[in-house]
Amino acid sequence: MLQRIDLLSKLEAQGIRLTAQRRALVETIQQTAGHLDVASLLEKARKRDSKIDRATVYRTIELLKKLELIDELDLMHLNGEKHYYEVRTQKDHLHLTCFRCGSVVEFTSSTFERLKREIAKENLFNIQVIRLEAGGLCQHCAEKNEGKN
Amino acid sequence: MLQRIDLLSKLEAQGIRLTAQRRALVETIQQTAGHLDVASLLEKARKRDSKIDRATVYRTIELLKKLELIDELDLMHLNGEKHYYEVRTQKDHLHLTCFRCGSVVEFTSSTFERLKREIAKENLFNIQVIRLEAGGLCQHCAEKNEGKN
DNA sequence: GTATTTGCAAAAGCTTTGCTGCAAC
DNA sequence: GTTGCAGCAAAGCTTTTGCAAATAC
Repeated sequence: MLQRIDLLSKLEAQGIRLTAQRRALVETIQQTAGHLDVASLLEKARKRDSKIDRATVYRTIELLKKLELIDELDLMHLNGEKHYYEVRTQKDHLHLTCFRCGSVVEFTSSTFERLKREIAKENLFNIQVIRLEAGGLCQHCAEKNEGKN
Repeated sequence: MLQRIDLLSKLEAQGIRLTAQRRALVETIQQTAGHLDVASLLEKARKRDSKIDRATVYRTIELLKKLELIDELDLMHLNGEKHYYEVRTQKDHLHLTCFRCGSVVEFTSSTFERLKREIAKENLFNIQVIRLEAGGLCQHCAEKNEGKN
């Protein structure tokens, strides 16, 4: 499993104090393994504090994105235009979304790391966020996919 | 410059007949160098046929996406949640968006091609669409960026 | 007491859809 | 005369915003 950063300690290291609601949101994000959309995050966080509002969720996500502690994904817009969020990992990784079954596979690769170094060096570009997503058919669905799209 | 496919001949090769409006839209997309959002595409296409409706634009884009003739981009949501479209190129490429000046640099790399082969082989994943976007600071803006975010 | 956050509701932005009439083959 | 497309308007989904009340320091 990919090593995810610890949000609370990073926030503390930056001297950022959290309100109770934001702490509940951060803890919910930290403790969720997969890819969270706003509606799911709100629902889960409300189990800790039923008063949390959608606007607070968006505002907290904005903060965490700005601090580069979470990443925003589209997952190929498989389920509409909403975004998904995940805790940053030590190594960047890419997401493979199956258009048929909706499964998402994560994948780290030294080639990806090399590509990032090339981007920085050849384009003299200072990467803050990088997002590599692919859509297609996972192995299982490709096998079932004889003749039919 | 990256070699873009020819939409009309690909469509013809697939036996797809276009209405006059769809042809106008396809030609507009083909002739536009950069990254088109729906509003810009509509505006440009209306110079050919002022009756074109937004719904027709969306329906035509949907068709071209399904046929894998155009790609959809987010460009790091620099200007809201809208999508951008571009004609498929012979080689996939990645997009570097500068958060400060909004410039978009495209970049092909044999390392990216290698990465795609690894994805297919190591994950047994059949890639239909791949999208690699990065956000950060371009060289010019990074240099101006002493001390300020 | 000042600054920041919350709650609520409304608005905004972009995309999709229903349906009627129209055009193509 | 079936089938698919266009036109229009409304609805849909997600995200953002304005502002008054509440909270934190």
